[in-house]
Formats: sequence, structure tokens, C-alpha cells
Amino acid sequence: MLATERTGAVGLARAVAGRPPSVRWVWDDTSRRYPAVLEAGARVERCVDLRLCRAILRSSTLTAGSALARLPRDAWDEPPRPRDRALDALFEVDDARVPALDPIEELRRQVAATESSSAPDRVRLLLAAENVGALCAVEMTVAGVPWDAARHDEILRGMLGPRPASGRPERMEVLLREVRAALDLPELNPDSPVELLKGLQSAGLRVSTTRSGELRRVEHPAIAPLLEYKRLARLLAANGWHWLEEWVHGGRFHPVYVPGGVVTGRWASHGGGALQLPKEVRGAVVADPGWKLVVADAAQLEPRVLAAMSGDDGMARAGRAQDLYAGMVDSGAVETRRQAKYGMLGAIYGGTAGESGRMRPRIARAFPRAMAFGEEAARAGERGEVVTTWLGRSSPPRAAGGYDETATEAELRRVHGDARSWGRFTRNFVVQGTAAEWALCWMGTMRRRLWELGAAAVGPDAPLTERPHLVFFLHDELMVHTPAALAVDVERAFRESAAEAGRLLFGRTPVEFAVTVDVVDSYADAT
DNA sequence: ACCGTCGGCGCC
DNA sequence: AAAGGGCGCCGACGGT
Repeated sequence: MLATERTGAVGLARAVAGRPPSVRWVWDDTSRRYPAVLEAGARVERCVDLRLCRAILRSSTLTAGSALARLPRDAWDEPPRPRDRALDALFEVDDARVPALDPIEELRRQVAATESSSAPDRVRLLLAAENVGALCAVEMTVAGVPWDAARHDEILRGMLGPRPASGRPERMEVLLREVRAALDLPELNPDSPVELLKGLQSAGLRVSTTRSGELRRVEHPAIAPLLEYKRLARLLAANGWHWLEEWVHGGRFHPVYVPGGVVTGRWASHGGGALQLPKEVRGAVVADPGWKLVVADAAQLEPRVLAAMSGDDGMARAGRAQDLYAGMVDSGAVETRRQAKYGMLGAIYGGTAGESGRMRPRIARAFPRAMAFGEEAARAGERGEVVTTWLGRSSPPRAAGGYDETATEAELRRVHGDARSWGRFTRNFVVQGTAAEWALCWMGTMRRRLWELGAAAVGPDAPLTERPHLVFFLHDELMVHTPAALAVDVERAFRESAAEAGRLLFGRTPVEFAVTVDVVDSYADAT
């Protein structure tokens, strides 16, 4: 079914409710269409998000020969208009007044591009994963992460002292007095990096920045209280009482996810820094009474993905262990888990310094195909070529109009950086991007299994938030909020879905995709 | 008052 | 301790 430009939110919700669940809905933008459907109590099982699929098909090397790839840029290539409900309501923004796009024409183009692809099965899977991910993103935003505001307040008071009416919290004031005394600068404002750097230098400290990493290497009585001050200042600014009031309502944190928001295919997020929740505040994520949080983490996902892509059987064998790095030690390639971990950084990120650089020759000897795969992606990038993930998401071209006035700072840095730096980007792109594809397949499989579990155990007509449901996603980690009695079923679903994701991407592969699963009351108790 | 950039740092 | 890819967000700051 087609959600046309003129289908209003209410009409769409009614139409979805009136059709069988197996219908695949085709629309321009899941983040615009789906919230109203969910709020009306309906659910979409499958969809096509034309904008997300266009972005993939437009630049994939697997569909480079298609008519779609040669089409001049048009409105389907534009980023979504920012959603501003207040303004929409004020001006009665009506989608009928948005410049007309023909979804049927676009769908035909996309199907043609997919079917004429050099690897249609992979592209079909990639689009299916991206589409189900878009549904999950909206469902997780609407459901929200269960958040105990009182517990969050306790954490803040424990670290900072009581919330001040104005000015700095007590604990920060004490530390600041120590810093000022140690530097003999009674007026120092440590929140200004420029002033702080000058102050440190005037006191004889040989530092060139105020980064904590650099400060830690200096011996001076001001350093310890300053580092602690910076840690608390960061917590207060990023996840303090102000954050709590702005982002947590009705016992739920509702971050907005942006599928495909990162060039590699990872998700980005808007609002509240959902993908950067510091460990300190995770204790405030607490299951409802009678419910549990099931937290699952794909163990060493990127090395396993690299092993599967490159066909490195030795690394696949090392991954038989629940802990791949421990498996690398057992194989005799390296002596310690730390050496294994940092050695892998060389293959995945291109590190050359420190332990990563020292371990590199040994990793290359023990796991030659994995290392060669990363090297080839890096060389391709250095030559200015585009690289492509396992399922078909391609990297942006290095220059050649690859950016415009909307380019982000990060894009500009990449474009203007040297060839080696671009090579590190493409080396990482294929692994990070394929890991993101695995994660979407894992998530999509979980979504279906959770829905079936809920239908059987809670009731076929139970609303989403009364069933076990996804509430949080962090690149290689998923969280489910579930009635306690079903936690063990959720755990099994997590493990089986991980295996299923591996089969979907790689078919028969010796690589095992291990996940760690914890059933907890609080996120802080997950490993 | 507002806007863009920067330094710094949280997460994977 | 950090090394190396990807992000978002904060306050400070300098400009209008």
C-alpha cells in the first residue's frame, strides 16, 4: 500500500488499522509518517522508506549502472525537513502543499535499480534491514527508555552535592578552591579553556592544551583536583538536573534516532545525547516494577565482521571463544588479551603508533586474510576509489563535488586531509558499515520475535508497550523492556537472532556472532 | 540576542 | 596511558 502525499496522519493510521498486518507500506519517510500511526495504536509490520532507500541506491557501487544512479539529484535526495510540530500546527502545514513527489515512479526506479544490481540479494537485504530499522527507531522513540528521575537525582547529589539554586554545586566549589590555591590564581575560571591554559602555563606547567589526557602526564598539586573538577563539570553540563528536566518525562527518556545518519550506515541521534549516555547515569535506567531490562551486547562485533568478510578462518576459529580476544591469545598469536585488542585496532582503524603498531606484524602473520582485507580497503581509499560494505553501502567520493555548503566539519576534514587519513577512513568504513548492517539484521529479527512472543504470552491485541519491546539501541547493543516472566525467552531470542543475522549476511560462515546478555533491574548492572 | 566555531569529552 | 575510525553536545568565545 502506498501512503500518498495527501494521506493525512489520521487517515493513514485508520488505513493501516484496516489492512492486514502483512501489507508492506510504501512512504516517503518513516520518521514523518509512522509516529502518528503508532500513537493511534496501530503497527506497521513492513515498510519501504523511499528516502532512506534512495540514499543507498543512489551511491552504491552495486547499482552504479542503474537509471536511478544516473538521475540528476532531485527532491528524493534531500535530507528530511526537520520536524517541528509546533510550527506545523501553527501554520497547518499540509503535506498536500509540499512539492509533489511521485512515490510510485520512485518505487519503480528503486525496484529496477535493485533487480539490475550486480548483487540483487545483498541489496534487497540491505534495503529490508534499513527499512525495518526505521520502524524500530520510531517505535523506540515512542516507547522510551524507562528512566527513574529520583534515582538520577540521587546519583547527581552523591557526586556533586545538593542542587544549587545558582552557581556551582558544592563539591565543585571545594575542588575549585583547591585548584586556585595550588596555582596561586584566586580568580581563575577553569571553564574557559583559554584562561585555564594560560593559568597553568603561568604556574610553570608545561602543557599545550587543557585536555585531561595531557594534564594526567604532569605532576603538580593542582592536577588531581582539576581533573576531578572537569569530570564533575562534564557530568553536570551533559547529564545534570537540567538534562533530566528537559529530556525525561513521565518516567521515560525519548531520544530521536536518525537511521542512516552516519556515513557508514550507523545511526545518529537527536536530543539528549542518547548515544553518549555516560556510565555514571546508567543507574537511572530502571525497569518498571514486575518488569526487567534485558541488555544484549554483540561481543567484539567488528573483528568478527572482519573475519567473516575476509574469510579469515583462523580469526573465525579464535571467535569460537565467547571472547574473541581470548581466543586470539589461545591461538598463540599474541600473549595477552590487551595485545589482541590493540592489535586488532591496526587492522580495523589503521593504527600505527604504540602497542597497536607493535602488534601489527604479529596480527598480520597470524591472521593474514583479515589484515590484507583492511589493507586493501585502505589502499583503495588512498587511490581515491570508493569502497563498499558487504551488503552494498558505498563510501562517499573523496572530492569531486562530494561536499557543498551543507558539508559538516567532519566531512570537510576528511576531504582536505591527506591520502593516508582518507585510507584510514575507508578501511574503517567497510568494517563499521558492515557491522551496522549486521546490527540492523539482528534488530529486525528481534523485532519480529518479540512481537510473536508478546502475541503468544501477553495477547494478540496487546499494545506495544505492554509486550516485551525494544527500548534502546547503541551500535552493537540492544535493550528490551519486558515483563519479568518473559525475560528468559527474550534472552534466547537475542542469541538466536544474532545467529540468524550472521546467516542472513554471510550465509554459511565459520564465524560465530557471540552476544552477552544480562537480565537486570538497572542498566548499571549490565556488564 | 543570536549564530557559528572551537576545545573538550561522552559513547561505540 | 594512549594509540585510531565514527558521532553529538556542552560552554566559551568572537563576530554581527
